Amino acid sequence: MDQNKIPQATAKRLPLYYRFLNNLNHQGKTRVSSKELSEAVKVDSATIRRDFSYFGALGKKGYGYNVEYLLGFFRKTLDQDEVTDVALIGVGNLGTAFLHYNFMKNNNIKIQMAFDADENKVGSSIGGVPIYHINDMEKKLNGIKVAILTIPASEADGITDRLVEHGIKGILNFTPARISVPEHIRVHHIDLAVELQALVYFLKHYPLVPEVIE
Amino acid sequence: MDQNKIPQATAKRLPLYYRFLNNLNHQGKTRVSSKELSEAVKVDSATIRRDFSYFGALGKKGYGYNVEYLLGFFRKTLDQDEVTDVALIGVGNLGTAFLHYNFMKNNNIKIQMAFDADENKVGSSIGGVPIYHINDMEKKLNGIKVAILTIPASEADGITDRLVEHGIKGILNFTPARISVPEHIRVHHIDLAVELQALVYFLKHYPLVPEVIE
DNA sequence: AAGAAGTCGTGATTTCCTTCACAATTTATC
DNA sequence: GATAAATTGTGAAGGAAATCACGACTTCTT
Ligand SMILES: NC(=O)c1ccc[n+]([C@@H]2O[C@H](COP(=O)([O-])OP(=O)(O)OC[C@H]3O[C@@H](n4cnc5c(N)ncnc54)[C@H](O)[C@@H]3O)[C@@H](O)[C@H]2O)c1
Ligand SMILES: NC(=O)c1ccc[n+]([C@@H]2O[C@H](COP(=O)([O-])OP(=O)(O)OC[C@H]3O[C@@H](n4cnc5c(N)ncnc54)[C@H](O)[C@@H]3O)[C@@H](O)[C@H]2O)c1
Repeated sequence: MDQNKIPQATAKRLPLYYRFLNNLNHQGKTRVSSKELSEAVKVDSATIRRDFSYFGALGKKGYGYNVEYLLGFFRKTLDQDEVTDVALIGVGNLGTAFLHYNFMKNNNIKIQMAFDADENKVGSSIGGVPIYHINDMEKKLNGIKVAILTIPASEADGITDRLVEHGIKGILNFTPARISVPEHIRVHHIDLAVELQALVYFLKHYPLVPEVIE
Repeated sequence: MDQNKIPQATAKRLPLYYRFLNNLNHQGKTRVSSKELSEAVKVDSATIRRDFSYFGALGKKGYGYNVEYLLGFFRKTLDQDEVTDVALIGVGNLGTAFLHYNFMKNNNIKIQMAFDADENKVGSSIGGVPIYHINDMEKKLNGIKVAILTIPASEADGITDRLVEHGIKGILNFTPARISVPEHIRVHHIDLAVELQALVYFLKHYPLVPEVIE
């Protein structure tokens, strides 16, 4: 597969398409056009067709796309056939919320274990996920390649180094710290305070016209 | 102010710069170069200089930027001088986590009230934020222009319509639903499951070389 | 005071992504 | 079975953002 050429922007939209196709399938719909899809996921229909085209000709002219076929295709492409195991570090406010959430429902992802420094939390479990002591992280992690970071920013660098040392491949970082990792490790930042402030900034500086007369 | 020309990508980085400058200031640093900044926030130094240049010549050649001056400038630009009030809808796992977080620390943003449909939650308060019944939303909202949505996806459309009707300007949407709003309202989506799955996809399909020999 | 080193601001270039627009093809209709 | 309608896949154009690269200026060193 030469999927190396798929634009990053496209790759980020795939899970969205997948989830919506899943919904359609459950509703019993068998075909869908890029136009319908566009209205549902709020992505331009040309962009959707372009995105799909990177994977070959998945549709039929004059017809659209077969839901079941497309779904099957994306399931393979997104590796939805095998479960991806994830570890969560830091069982605080955010971490606890994630542990209660079932990522298996739409995505084939499972938080298998969590770690914390707080002795009161260690030994218990939340949402069926066992919580271990952070000192035992290396012992427990085993083959897990993806970690979610929900610890205080001050702890981010230290824990990141340990994760890297242990051979982690990807980190979803919710701390405000911009962590440093070797080039072969992928970090996605989700900075909630920044997102909120950026929204506020846009509202104040990019006033949108209330009525668009065409 | 002709800040309408500031690229969106730049606008999204401003809160990040702001936070880091704040840190520097607390550390007592008085000057900083785009190179130093670059290493800290992991943004190319040319990009940083370009970003700053949209606001005029804020630095000095051969010297760098004066931390205090830059900080003051951004504080004004980001409207950090006045508090932005926000409402949170849906006091579940995620919503509760946000209520415990203090957005006043780095950002001048305050969740002033929360709404839920669950009678058991209504009347209490979390992190000092009062929780009202969703039926009373319009009565309580008053002048609030920004809402955080942390309700089940199935409720998203209905609540969004009510928010729009009431005159909301911006929504930070954590539900997987792609909500529809009139053009003059700004919606930012944060889709945690999609983020996680996109990370997994990148790991499998964009293998990065473990060692870069130069 | 002169030369070296550091750093900004920005024109030019490159990269990446989105959107337009239409030929090709299929499906639907009469 | 012919005509109309729908819809894809994609070349080409357009746009936004990142990066290069360097002249101009400041500060540091001796
Ligand atoms: N909660 C929010 O709404 C929110 C918003 C924006 C950013 N954040 C960021 O997300 C991160 C987590 O936020 P939170 O509100 O869940 O914080 P929290 O303080 O509630 O949770 C942090 C958890 O990490 C644990 N911990 C501390 N040091 C540790 C270590 N060395 N190893 C393992 N565990 C350790 C603590 O025991 C605690 O359970 C923070 O960096 C915060 O800045 C949170
Ligand atoms: N928790 C996570 O980690 C996570 C991950 C990915 C996506 N999400 C999404 O975020 C959203 C919230 O997730 P959660 O885990 O906090 O859910 P949750 O079920 O814990 O919380 C939802 C809250 O909304 C309230 N609610 C229900 N209907 C309402 C209405 N009409 N008006 C006001 N309040 C109402 C409920 O009483 C509940 O308190 C969901 O859409 C979920 O899909 C959550």
